[in-house]
Amino acid sequence: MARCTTNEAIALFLNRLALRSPLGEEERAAVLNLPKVSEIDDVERDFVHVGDRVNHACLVVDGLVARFAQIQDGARSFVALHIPGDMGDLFSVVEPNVTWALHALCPTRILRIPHHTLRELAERYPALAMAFWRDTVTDANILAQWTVNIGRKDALASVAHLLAEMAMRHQANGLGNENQYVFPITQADLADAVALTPVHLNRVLKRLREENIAIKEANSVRILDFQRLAYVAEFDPAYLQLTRDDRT
Amino acid sequence: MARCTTNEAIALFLNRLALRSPLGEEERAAVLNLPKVSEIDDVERDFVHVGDRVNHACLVVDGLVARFAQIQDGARSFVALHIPGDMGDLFSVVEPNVTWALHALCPTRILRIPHHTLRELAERYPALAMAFWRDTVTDANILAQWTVNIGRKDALASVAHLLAEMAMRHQANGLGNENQYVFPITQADLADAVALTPVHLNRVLKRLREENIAIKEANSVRILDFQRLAYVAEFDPAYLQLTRDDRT
DNA sequence: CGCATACTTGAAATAGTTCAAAAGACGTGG
DNA sequence: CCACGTCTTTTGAACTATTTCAAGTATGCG
Repeated sequence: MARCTTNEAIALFLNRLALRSPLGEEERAAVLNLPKVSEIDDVERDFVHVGDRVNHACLVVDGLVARFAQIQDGARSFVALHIPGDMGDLFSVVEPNVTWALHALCPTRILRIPHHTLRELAERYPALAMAFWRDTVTDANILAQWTVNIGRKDALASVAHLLAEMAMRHQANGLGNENQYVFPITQADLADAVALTPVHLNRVLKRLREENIAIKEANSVRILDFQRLAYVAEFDPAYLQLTRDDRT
Repeated sequence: MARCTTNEAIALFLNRLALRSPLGEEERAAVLNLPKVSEIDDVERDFVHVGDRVNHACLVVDGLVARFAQIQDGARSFVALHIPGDMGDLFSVVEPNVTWALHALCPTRILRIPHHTLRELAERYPALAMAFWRDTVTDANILAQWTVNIGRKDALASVAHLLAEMAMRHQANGLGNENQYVFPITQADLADAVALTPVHLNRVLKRLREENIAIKEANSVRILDFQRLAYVAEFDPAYLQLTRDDRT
């Protein structure tokens, strides 16, 4: 992804909202003119800690962010991955006490949006309040799917599902296409997203590669056969809510 | 739980909201006077199906409800359990297309609240809009914890965690105390909530029983040693957000 | 009393983990 | 631009938590 400006980043976020929520001109303009946004060009690895109390939400501009929990024996478990255009902790507007840490998985640029500006937008424009709420519901939906993958599918299906999901999400956010996307994540981190060991994840990736289904490279994923990937993953994109519903 | 009236049920829901969100007298009255609520005394087993489009949310009055996905080989995976006082699909107000089915795990009574009345409340009272949003964020938080349990903890810790969580949630909803609560779920269903096989779940329950930690009976759970239960589960109730935060 | 549903137990099989070590990639500084 | 250290990926072999299959015992209900 070419580096983008602050305004372009906010436009990405607006696109994400507008993908799922009907927004008028006024609301769009209000989002694009968000005041007091501060940019951090290369955020530290761990930039939101459990126990913190935050007063801003983070919009990923460039890079990759994980939300995760740390277990006592040192094991980690990811509960979300956020790509450019995602405001991974938008929910913190209503729940500022941090129970899940945020972690940059590669050099990552973010925008910090103060909660009070988001809250003001929500109060002034009910359509935006709904859009924000819907955005967090979508994230919860993705998490529910992760639970299913981790709990009831075998390792191959689980990994395949994540690769397919990330392909669709990149496409939806206007990044890459369904067959190739930037994904600068190590195998160790990827393992924490599907709750496998790095060793086993490596073997699964090898199998996907050898069967010409998908190739995970250092900084990207190339999907050679999306149909077969979706088949082994039992992937149905409905849960991503990629189409807007204006009937409400 | 003694059977309660429609009004008492709505009061339970209001309590749940008020536990986490600051609400004024006006907002409380507005919730208690929700119009056009319809009651279903003994809902059918599967009462919300994938692919449906719903125009009401379901408040559990009595009984137990699971949200779940069905995998191709027939396996199921629960992504939420809802007890009396929970409005399990409140999120459907912003996302009426059903991607997760609802299932009554025992004779269950629900209240159906039309989306448009909830939407009207949210537009009229921003504090309620925030409270609704926050309620769904809490559910997402619980789901995130499930993901961690299923993905990175062993079976004993996973089951212990669920029993501890349900104890706290019952207490928070004003049902039972932290050492005993009504939980009319079969072992097969419980297995789907922690992503284990019924056989293995049975062995884990046996172990918890034999070590005098907790006993799962047909319709209830008795916790003999909450401390030890919490210890083996690595249970920290922070993610349940059981204290209100009025600083926002 | 008999049938259905739920629970319990045993033994064998296996998917995924653990431990260990080698091979490759990558930047940095001499 | 080569040598070195670090981080990441890859592979092998032994191990184990959980599953699978199968059968038996309770429990409840008409």
